Amino acid sequence: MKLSTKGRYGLRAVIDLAMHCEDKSETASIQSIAQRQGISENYLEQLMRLLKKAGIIDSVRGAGGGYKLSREASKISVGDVLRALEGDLKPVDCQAISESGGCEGADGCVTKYVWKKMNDAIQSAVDSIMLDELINEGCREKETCESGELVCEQKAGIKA
Amino acid sequence: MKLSTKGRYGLRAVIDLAMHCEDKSETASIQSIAQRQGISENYLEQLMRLLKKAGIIDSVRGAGGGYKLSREASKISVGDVLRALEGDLKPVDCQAISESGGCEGADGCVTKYVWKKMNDAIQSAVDSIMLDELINEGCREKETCESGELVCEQKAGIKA
DNA sequence: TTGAAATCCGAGTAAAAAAGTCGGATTTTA
DNA sequence: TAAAATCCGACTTTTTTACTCGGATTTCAA
Repeated sequence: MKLSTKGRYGLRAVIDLAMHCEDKSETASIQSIAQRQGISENYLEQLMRLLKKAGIIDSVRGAGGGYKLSREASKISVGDVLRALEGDLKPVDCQAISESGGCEGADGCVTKYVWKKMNDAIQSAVDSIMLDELINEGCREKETCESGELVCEQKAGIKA
Repeated sequence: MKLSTKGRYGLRAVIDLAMHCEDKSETASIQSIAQRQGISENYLEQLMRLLKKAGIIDSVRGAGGGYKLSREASKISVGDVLRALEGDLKPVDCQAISESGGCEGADGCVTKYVWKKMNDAIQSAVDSIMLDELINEGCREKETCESGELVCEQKAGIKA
């Protein structure tokens, strides 16, 4: 029941992107994001592919190109990002979670009530957080957290 | 972000146990549980070890022995069982989830708000369900679900 | 007292998934 | 035309999962 590095790295990458491309015409390259976030470029490229396929980011090819969010940070939820990277965030593969009728095997029946409740809790948690909230949250913690500070300075640098 | 078979099989095993040892002096053997639930005996034994170590079940050694719940089904939460089998159910290993101070690395800071919210949602979901609720829930679904029916017949058989 | 039925225990193994790598094709700018 | 970037599929390594196994110990019952 752990998120993989796809979800963790990918979410950071998207937030990084949001912070560095606020004016919408700018893009950020894989290289720059990977450097700032300390992630392998080759691996990050895979993640960006997934995010693009899911319609969360857009790309600009060629020299000087890169990526940017496909829409405003306030319109992208953490759930959108994590599901693009991790697949559905369901704790078990169980039809009963989504459908109401389908039930097969001993597993589905006695325990499906659990899986459904867990799933609902997870989905509503991640869907309730928008990227812009995270960015603001990060900045409010400046004084207690060095790396938060770092991120905020970066953001301020772009904004100024 | 999927539960492993440990959590899935183990929860079923515990529910099975609850249904077959209602009078508290009875025990159920690994063999019988494994057969009813369609799980490998050898593997189930591993899971029972974990559940015992966590104080959820008690064992009686020797011929005629087996396992039983260490306390009433209404006093054991799904969270107790799943954590015994899967480890903490935290979506990421992040100190910020439990502690308030500790923060290191870029990951913890911007995204810890997400991990904390996810974690809280998961824990409260699994901690809010007690085993006896599941058993009752399973029985109420008799008409729509064959395997639910099976379970309930088994339970009725023991009770009668 | 002996044998069968059960839990206990540590170690080993095979398969699957995660994490990361690589080589090269294509596109675009300068 | 060279450099900088995305794009793409396939490959490899590492880690985790999902078992399996052999034997030790305990207990009951014949």
